[in-house]
Amino acid sequence: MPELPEVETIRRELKPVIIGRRIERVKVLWPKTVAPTSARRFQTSLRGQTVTGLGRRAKILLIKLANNLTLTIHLKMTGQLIYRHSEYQIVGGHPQAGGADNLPNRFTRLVLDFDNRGQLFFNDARKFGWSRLLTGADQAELIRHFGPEPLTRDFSQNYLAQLAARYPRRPIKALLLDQTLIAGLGNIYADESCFRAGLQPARLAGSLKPANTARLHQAIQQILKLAISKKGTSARDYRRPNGQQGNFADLLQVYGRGGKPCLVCRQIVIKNRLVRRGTHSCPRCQH
DNA sequence: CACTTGACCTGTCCGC
DNA sequence: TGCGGACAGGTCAAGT
Repeated sequence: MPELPEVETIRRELKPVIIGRRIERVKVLWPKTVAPTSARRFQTSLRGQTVTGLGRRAKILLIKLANNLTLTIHLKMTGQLIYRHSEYQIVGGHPQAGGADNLPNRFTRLVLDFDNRGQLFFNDARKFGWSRLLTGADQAELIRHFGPEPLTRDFSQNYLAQLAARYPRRPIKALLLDQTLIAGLGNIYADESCFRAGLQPARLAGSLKPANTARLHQAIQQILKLAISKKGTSARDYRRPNGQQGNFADLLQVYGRGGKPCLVCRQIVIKNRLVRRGTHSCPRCQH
């Protein structure tokens, strides 16, 4: 489930290999991936464009083009972006990873061919992911739609405290997952942030004291920075552009550890459902 | 307005 | 071996 650290890793690793490259050919293998634009219109709009930069907003990758359009990609749950070139090392092993098997495979929805014979494959087993070409006005709207980026100054202790005060009856996990309030957290990092902050995900935001919001703020930033430094979490399908897994899964404290002993206190980690998500927490470390 | 549910999708795993 | 069902969760539209 690519969240902020995964998309940021993809952005950083893809940037040096596709920046300055011209898109020579676009193959749309699953038209719904580029809907509502038709596959043909998508292809003709993209062909011949040169990549001038790579950005990210929340969980969306922004591929900036020379004509001031931006190609946006959302990987949702199972999306992958795999880059291949004869001089770019690929590591395989996973059936969806674009490693040992040939690409495109049965999960490939979109392929971009570059002028240096490099290829970018957008694979997505569940077809939730999408790619759209945005004009300047559309970009501005996309930027506005999301809350502050949690690793910038816009996301301050004070901002988080104000959020909690504004939504006192919502569980803190609901606030963390709301993209219009905070951009880029998903299920994994919401649970991990709550654990690091010593707070139950179900705890109502209105019950947080200033020390709690301060600790939660710090936990979110520390977890995201650490996850980026480890190139993200390959819980299932996520892969880096070279096919390798991220390394943060080894450092998860509660996510995916329901029924296992807490790594801090040995109490059994509880898994239940909260805001329709599998939610993991330690009954002893979190209050 | 605040909050919840359904829909979009399919691979994987489990019990029978 | 095959099959039904549960489960995974990001996001938006629709419902309460």
